[in-house]
Amino acid sequence: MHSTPVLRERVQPIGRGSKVRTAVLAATLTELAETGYAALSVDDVARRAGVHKTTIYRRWQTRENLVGEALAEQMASGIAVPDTGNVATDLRELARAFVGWLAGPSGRAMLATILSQDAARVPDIAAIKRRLIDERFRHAEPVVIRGIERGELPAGTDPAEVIKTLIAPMYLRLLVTAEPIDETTADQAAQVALLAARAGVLKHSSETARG
Amino acid sequence: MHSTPVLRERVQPIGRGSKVRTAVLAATLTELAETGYAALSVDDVARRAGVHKTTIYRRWQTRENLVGEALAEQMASGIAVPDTGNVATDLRELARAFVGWLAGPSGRAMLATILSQDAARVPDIAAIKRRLIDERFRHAEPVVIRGIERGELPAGTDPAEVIKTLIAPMYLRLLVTAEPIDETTADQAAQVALLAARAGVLKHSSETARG
Amino acid sequence: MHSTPVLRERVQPIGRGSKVRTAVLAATLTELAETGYAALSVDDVARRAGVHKTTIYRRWQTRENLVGEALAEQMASGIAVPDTGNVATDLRELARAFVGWLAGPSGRAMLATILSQDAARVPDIAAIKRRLIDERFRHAEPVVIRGIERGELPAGTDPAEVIKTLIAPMYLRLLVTAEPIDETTADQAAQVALLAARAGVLKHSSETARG
Amino acid sequence: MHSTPVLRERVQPIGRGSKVRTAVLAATLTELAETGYAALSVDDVARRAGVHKTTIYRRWQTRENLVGEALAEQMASGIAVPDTGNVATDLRELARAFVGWLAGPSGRAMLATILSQDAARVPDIAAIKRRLIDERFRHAEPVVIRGIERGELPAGTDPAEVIKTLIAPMYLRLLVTAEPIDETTADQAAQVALLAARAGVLKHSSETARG
DNA sequence: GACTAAACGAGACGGTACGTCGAGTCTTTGT
DNA sequence: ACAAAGACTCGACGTACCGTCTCGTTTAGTC
Repeated sequence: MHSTPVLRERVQPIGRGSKVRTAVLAATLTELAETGYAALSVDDVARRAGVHKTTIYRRWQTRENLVGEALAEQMASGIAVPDTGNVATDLRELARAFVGWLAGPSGRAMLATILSQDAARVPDIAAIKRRLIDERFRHAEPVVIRGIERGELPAGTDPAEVIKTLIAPMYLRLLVTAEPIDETTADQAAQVALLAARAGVLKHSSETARG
Repeated sequence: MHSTPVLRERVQPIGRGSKVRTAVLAATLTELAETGYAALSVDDVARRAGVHKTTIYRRWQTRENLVGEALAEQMASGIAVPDTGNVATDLRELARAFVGWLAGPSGRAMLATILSQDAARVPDIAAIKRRLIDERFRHAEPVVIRGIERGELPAGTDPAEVIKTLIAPMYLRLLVTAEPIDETTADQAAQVALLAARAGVLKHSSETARG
Repeated sequence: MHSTPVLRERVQPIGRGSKVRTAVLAATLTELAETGYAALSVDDVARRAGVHKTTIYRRWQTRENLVGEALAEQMASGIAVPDTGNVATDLRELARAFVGWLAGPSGRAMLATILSQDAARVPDIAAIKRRLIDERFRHAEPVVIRGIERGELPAGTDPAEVIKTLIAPMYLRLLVTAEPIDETTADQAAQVALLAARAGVLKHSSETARG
Repeated sequence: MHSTPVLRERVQPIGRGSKVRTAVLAATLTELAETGYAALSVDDVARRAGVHKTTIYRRWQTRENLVGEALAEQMASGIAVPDTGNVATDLRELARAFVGWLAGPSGRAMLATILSQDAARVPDIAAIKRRLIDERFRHAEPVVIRGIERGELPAGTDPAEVIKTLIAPMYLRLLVTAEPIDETTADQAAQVALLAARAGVLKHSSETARG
């Protein structure tokens, strides 16, 4: 064939391209975990990433975009849904996995951002927050459904309520009482959630009324 | 001797004194509730209080002092400890009172401050946060003790754990899922806490091990 | 009379007020003379004046305003109109005074600004330039008029043309050939202008046509 | 052995070579005439020349080099030396030719550069300025010499002084008063220069002392 | 007519300076 | 003595422009 001198799409952006992107996003997450969202400065991120701040402004325009993209990147690392054949242990696994995530870099960065009042007003970040929560709900769903099928939980149990009961104590300790969180905390939370679910307190709101 | 003007402790500050103080502290709380701690500006507080910002800097020096004093002032308004003769209703009353406090101006200002990461680093504010939490614990104590005495709860039940289980879902909804909080939420939380306590999951940690 | 609690115009602006103004305008002139208009930086002016750049931006908003006001301030220092009873010596005095002004700080700053292309596009500065030139013309007027009355110059001689012929060589040396300018230059220019005026070459344009 | 391609000097540079050079230098002159030296941006020149800025930086390294070469290229277009057999008309021709040059593209670009303070500090550009002025002097020389030989001008008349007196009014109008320049201006300047020369005011400085 | 070296196009990047903004300090004036 | 009013200092922010760098592409002489 004769040449076809097409301006074929640049597969990789010109210049140092992706290395910069990676470095900057990583630096953003670290800064988020360390100093939080409100105090996050583009200049500091740049310094940590070994990059000049104008580069960041060029590619992400605003701090919000930068944080949004950094968090979105991080979302992938999902928590596996446990399936031990038993609701009690399934819930315990979920709780422990959650505790592990909270302690890790991903969780720390995520939380530091998501709990900031001003971050919550940024649509992109609010969306990520929403997605994160929804993901947690989806984790609980199969566990709860299987529990109902096995007769371990009453019909009508709401997976969302279960997961909320499960993680609420962890958030409380993290944000309010500032107590350390370990496996004991996770296990206790799992027990509480299980008890409540079994007792039918965590049914869908329409059913709870008469429950 | 020539005069030695007796610097006797001024019982009440000279001039417009206390009026200014009251107005400024009130304005501070309102600003906290509206814009949060991170975004709180002394200048805005001054404007709202109808006072010049130099006046505020003169009396409180720093933003931290100002916020600290404003919050300390607010602490008085305690929640009464219910005593209905029944743990179940006592806990429900506690939960409902808590929900009411959260929604009120006092709660809003308190939370906006206490949940800010940078506020948490200010010793004075951290202390107030601690006092606030301790106060909640003290509320639960008589309720739980009476419950144990009446045989409604197992011996060794930890009041702190009970109150934490009680309020955790409210904080979760407030901070994480951003769902509305109403009496239904409170009642459900009370049920869950009661179930867990009855089942012996909320005993003092030394006992929970074998529980 | 008692009270008159009028909000009488503040004679002097609050704060460090006029000292800053004076220092900044002086620094502006020095910077202009040294580095020219194009390279003049507000920050440098601030540094030289021992003042922060925001102070300058607050009071003058733009670099143009600043330069405009600095130059306007300088305009006062007028050159006296000579009256020696003789056109030849009058013109020589004018030329020498002009040379002296050029060498002085006022002249240097003025020129550095006025000759910049981009400064010429700023209305305020263009106006000052115009005023400066007009002032020169007014200097020549009485000299020329008296010369005509004494019969030393032909009727219809245009003062503006005379002053232009007088100062043109100085500007040429200053801007184009970069030669040093001294009294010899001034005296030669005065002689040339006198010759030309006497010969009737510098009449008003309507008359020159038939001259 | 196979080949070892002899790196003999390429007679003509590879690539699009000279077309680019021409286009860039022309664009530089136009930009100079339009926006002046201080505001001249390599990027703008590149855009106008239909070339990328890196190309310019590659070949000229600095803005100064670029301008220097562009001006040097332009220098060739000399003004012819008039020889009408009469000093008066010769000078008039010189003045008119100068006016014409000033108005033309060459003159405009040259002036915009040469009169900039910062351009004057660049050695290469200063040298070109010097050459330009010298060239003017050489134009006057034969005219003045022939005038002296014909007895129209006094011996010792300095050609440089004559040409300076001739062109000074034009520069004044161009740079200071911003008046339009036409043939009337040229003719008047010629008359003034002639008068001054005839009167012996424009002799070499050593002789003027006693003149 | 294929090969290759140099020049060119494209744009990301580092860097400097700019003008703006909010916070806290200082001085002057008024009560 | 204390409050009001602002001017001032300070530092950080986001922007604009400049000159450099590193790719991929085109062009023009050479084998």
